[in-house]
Amino acid sequence: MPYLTMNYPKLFTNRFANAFKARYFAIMSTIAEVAERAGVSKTTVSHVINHADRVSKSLRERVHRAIDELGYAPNPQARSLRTGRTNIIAMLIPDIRNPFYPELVKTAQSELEAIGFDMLIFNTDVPGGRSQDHGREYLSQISNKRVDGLIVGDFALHGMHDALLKIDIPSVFIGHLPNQAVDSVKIDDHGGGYQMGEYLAKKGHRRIAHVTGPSFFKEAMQRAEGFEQGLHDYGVPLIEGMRYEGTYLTPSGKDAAQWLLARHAANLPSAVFFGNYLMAAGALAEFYDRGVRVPEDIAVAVFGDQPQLEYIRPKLTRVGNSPAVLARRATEMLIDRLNGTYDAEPRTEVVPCILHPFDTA
Amino acid sequence: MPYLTMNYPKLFTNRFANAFKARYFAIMSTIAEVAERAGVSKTTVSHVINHADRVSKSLRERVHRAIDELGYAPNPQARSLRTGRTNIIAMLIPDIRNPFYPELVKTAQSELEAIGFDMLIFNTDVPGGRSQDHGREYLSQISNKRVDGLIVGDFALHGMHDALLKIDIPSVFIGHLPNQAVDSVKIDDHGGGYQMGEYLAKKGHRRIAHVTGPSFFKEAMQRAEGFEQGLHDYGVPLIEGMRYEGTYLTPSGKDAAQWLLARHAANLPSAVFFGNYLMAAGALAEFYDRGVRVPEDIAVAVFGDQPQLEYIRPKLTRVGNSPAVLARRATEMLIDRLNGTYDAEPRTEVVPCILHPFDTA
DNA sequence: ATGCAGTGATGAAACGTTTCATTGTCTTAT
DNA sequence: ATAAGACAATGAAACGTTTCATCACTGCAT
Repeated sequence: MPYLTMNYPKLFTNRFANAFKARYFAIMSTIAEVAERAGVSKTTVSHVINHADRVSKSLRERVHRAIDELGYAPNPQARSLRTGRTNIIAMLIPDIRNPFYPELVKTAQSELEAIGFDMLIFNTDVPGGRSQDHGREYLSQISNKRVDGLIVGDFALHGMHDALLKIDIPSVFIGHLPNQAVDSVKIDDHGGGYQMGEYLAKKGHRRIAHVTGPSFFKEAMQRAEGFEQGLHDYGVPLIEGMRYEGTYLTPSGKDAAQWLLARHAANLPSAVFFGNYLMAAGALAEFYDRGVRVPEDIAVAVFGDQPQLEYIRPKLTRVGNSPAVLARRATEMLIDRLNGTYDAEPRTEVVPCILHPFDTA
Repeated sequence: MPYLTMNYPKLFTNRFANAFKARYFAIMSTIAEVAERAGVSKTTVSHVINHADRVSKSLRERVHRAIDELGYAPNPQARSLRTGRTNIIAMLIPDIRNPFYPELVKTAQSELEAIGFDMLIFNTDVPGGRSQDHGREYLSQISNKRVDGLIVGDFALHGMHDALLKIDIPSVFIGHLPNQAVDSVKIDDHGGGYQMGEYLAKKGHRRIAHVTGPSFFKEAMQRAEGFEQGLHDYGVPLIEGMRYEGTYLTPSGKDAAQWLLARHAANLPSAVFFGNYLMAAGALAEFYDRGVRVPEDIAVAVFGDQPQLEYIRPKLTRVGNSPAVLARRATEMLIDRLNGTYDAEPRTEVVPCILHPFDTA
């Protein structure tokens, strides 16, 4: 378990306790020095910084001059200790290498940075497979870090949503949150699936395979149900043995393609719908390697939309919405909590999906 | 300039100064409560946590029991205020959405997390184009945030390397750092380019185009020079008008492809080498859209290697090394600085490149 | 003249730690 | 028997802020 100091809650040891402080000491001026230079009290300096209106114009200018001359900047730790606020937001995601997240992170970070928050990012995925427990573990540790707020990216908790019930800081969950423990924004999984079902049906496809996310993710099932509903409503009968449950990760897309080619070798479906991009990518690679042409031999559609798909060829027919949209709304909701603009029951918002027909279906 | 509160160094205003603290107050126990419960002094509790050997076994156990019962965890801000250490490392990168960086970030983060450091990530790229200044700006702000160390990802400073000269905390630069201001790890740009030149020459290519990064990046030029040297050493003459200077970003790869198809419409080069993956991706999309087949019509090779390339088809012939390797070495060097294992002159390390021939060349 | 409200400035306390210097006790060497 | 260490435990100071309560002063209405 190299990814997390598992016994941290008990041990808190400073590994480098005395090693380095002697060497690097940034000489920073304090509020006291500023006060002395400006010939005022520390209180006045503090007021200039935090409540400018409480101090007269002349003193304010003197203080500002002293601040500039000394290159003073407040010590954030001292400030945090006193105020109880850190100006740090934590973000929990499963793995930044999953192409869904960079966009999500970047957007949230830009928004938060603009109003003075820094961002701590935690990747909950660990190689060993004990990721579920890790989500919990992280969450409990995050309280100890005293951040001001928390954004939990989808799947970071690996389905352990109850862990959010114990959270005591403003939090927003991005994704489907069954227990409504905190505010959340989700994409319209059912609606997106439905749109794609309708689209493929109208395109004339009749034998359609379907690679879903893990069945213990409610949203994966909503995508699937929406999709099948869409097919059904537009006259496509459901056929047994056309559904494959994947993991949402790339290798499982490859597996799905192999399954498809083995199971339906004699009579390949005319189209296949993937629950997310990573699985589609894995499958496309496998199709390519096996000489299966897309869309000539099989049409491919995918749930999800990310800017990097713009340069993937053939262009994937897809339904979804940008992670940026989710992130933007999530930070808004978080800010509402932080400044008290909203303080009622946790709310859930749903972002609509947009269907983009491109080359592959 | 929504990405950064430009006047922060002067104003430090707490926007939500009084709004939210009343609402959310995590009730956390303090060291004093633990001390009282265990019937010892605060000092003893502190020693149990930080210098376990200084306290007797019996008391140590009493204290641990009290800690468990109260669910105590030390307040990191108070601790930082006293010790001057924050246990936070900052990482500066241009844009997490560039596929080079997620791997870099994740690796560094895992390594640092294992020894108790959190990570603050800053993206220096801003849409408006004033990114150079932003790199500087960020750097100066980072000192004010009192982090313990800093990892600067390549291009985060957009070439303004002199800004590192003023940094007074342990830092490692990932990439080519001409001024040796701090420790650095770089990839063997010249050697990698050379290998690819040699490879393409041996493959029999004679008319070879070449899309480089911006000429003001020393490393982009090293790749180019290495490449041309490799070609030359293996008997390929340099031809005028075969070199295109790109930006390292995707759209410029597209531009390069258009340039190639226009400039050499009559007689397309048999191969083209791209200075990084993003440009290759842009070009491949353009080739696809224009019906140019790879590698039949033109072979494509690229500098760089990232895990996500594993699932890209056709598989790109490439030379480079994983960002994880760079990140791992960078964190090691940083840790050496932090605990004083190394405290001599800044050192520069070079990571070798590995050439992988795949489908495209 | 007296009281009262408002404005501007300040001293002191508090946030929760770590660490320095001190004290007391127990061993061991003289 | 006593001095000298080693060992355990502690009180108090310090880190750099913000904020509470206080105070002095001015102007205005009584």
